[in-house]
Amino acid sequence: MTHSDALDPRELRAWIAFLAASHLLENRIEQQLKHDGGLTHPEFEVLVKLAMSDGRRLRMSDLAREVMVSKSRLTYQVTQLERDGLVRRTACDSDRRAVWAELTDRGREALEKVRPGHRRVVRENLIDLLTPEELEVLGEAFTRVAQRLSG
Amino acid sequence: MTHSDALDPRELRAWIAFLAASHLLENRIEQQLKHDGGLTHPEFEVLVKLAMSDGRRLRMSDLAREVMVSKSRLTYQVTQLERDGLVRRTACDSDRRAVWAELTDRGREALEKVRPGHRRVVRENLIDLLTPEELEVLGEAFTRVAQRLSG
DNA sequence: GGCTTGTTGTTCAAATCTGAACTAACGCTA
DNA sequence: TAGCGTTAGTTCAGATTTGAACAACAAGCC
Repeated sequence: MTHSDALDPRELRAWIAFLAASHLLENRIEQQLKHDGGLTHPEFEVLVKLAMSDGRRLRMSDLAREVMVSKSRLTYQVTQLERDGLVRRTACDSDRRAVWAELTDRGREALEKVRPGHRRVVRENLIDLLTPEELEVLGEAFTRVAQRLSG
Repeated sequence: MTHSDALDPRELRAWIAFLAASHLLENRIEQQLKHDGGLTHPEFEVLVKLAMSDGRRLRMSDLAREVMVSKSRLTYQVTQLERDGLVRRTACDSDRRAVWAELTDRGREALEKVRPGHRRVVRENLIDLLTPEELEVLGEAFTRVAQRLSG
């Protein structure tokens, strides 16, 4: 190894700040989504991914990968969303094991309803606190981190 | 407002990357802690905060604030840690409502056992992927974010 | 003292999450 | 087409989390 394990003060500061900011941001986001639309963050992420997808639908396993959630957790979340009429399950013709999760019109409406507030939270508590340079650095660095943890 | 709500491509990229990296890093950390010492991440954070504190103990409400967790959640976590002998609850003389959560020797051992692996995970998947400059930016930026969300 | 307001920590039921089965179907190979 | 290893999604039991309600105490005020 090229470094000793222990983190020096700079590294520690960055790590602590990252942890704290993540926690706080997550809490704030949960609060807004619940308040504005009765959604949890994972539910919101499911709706977003579906809205972005071709035909507003994804197969369960692809959706699980997209939102980085276990299969069983996704099953539960989609069941909840289906109960509320925001998502619909559909059979997949080409693979009879597979299931489409499809965004309904009500799901789209629910998403649009919370989105402005969500964007505002992200903007006011992260984006607008960063200079363009910092934003660039952050985007690059975390892309690298995500890549490493995916490979 | 100074900006329209929608995120431009740079902003979106940074946000998406941050979300993905957070998720993946969190999963990785959970995995290591569970594997090396049967701890969850919140449990680990509780132990760390206690270990850092004067007399290796904190009152429940202070501990909850430190780890940014709800009171009831902390009650549960500390109960689990106490069952495993890693933490001990003690009465507080100066305030009979209050409860000290105190790290036991076994708790310290458990912490030291998982810490090297934990540090390695943080290092290999975050710290060592960043240049010193990036690290500095990250520390500053997230300190700002945390400050804003705390105030 | 007696009153009021705020704090501390726990409890409880309901909601959510985890991970290990499990069923069904796929795709390949012989 | 029968067999075999893999994949998709669900189910289930147990663990954890949430949030509101509660009991006990503190702190100040009259």
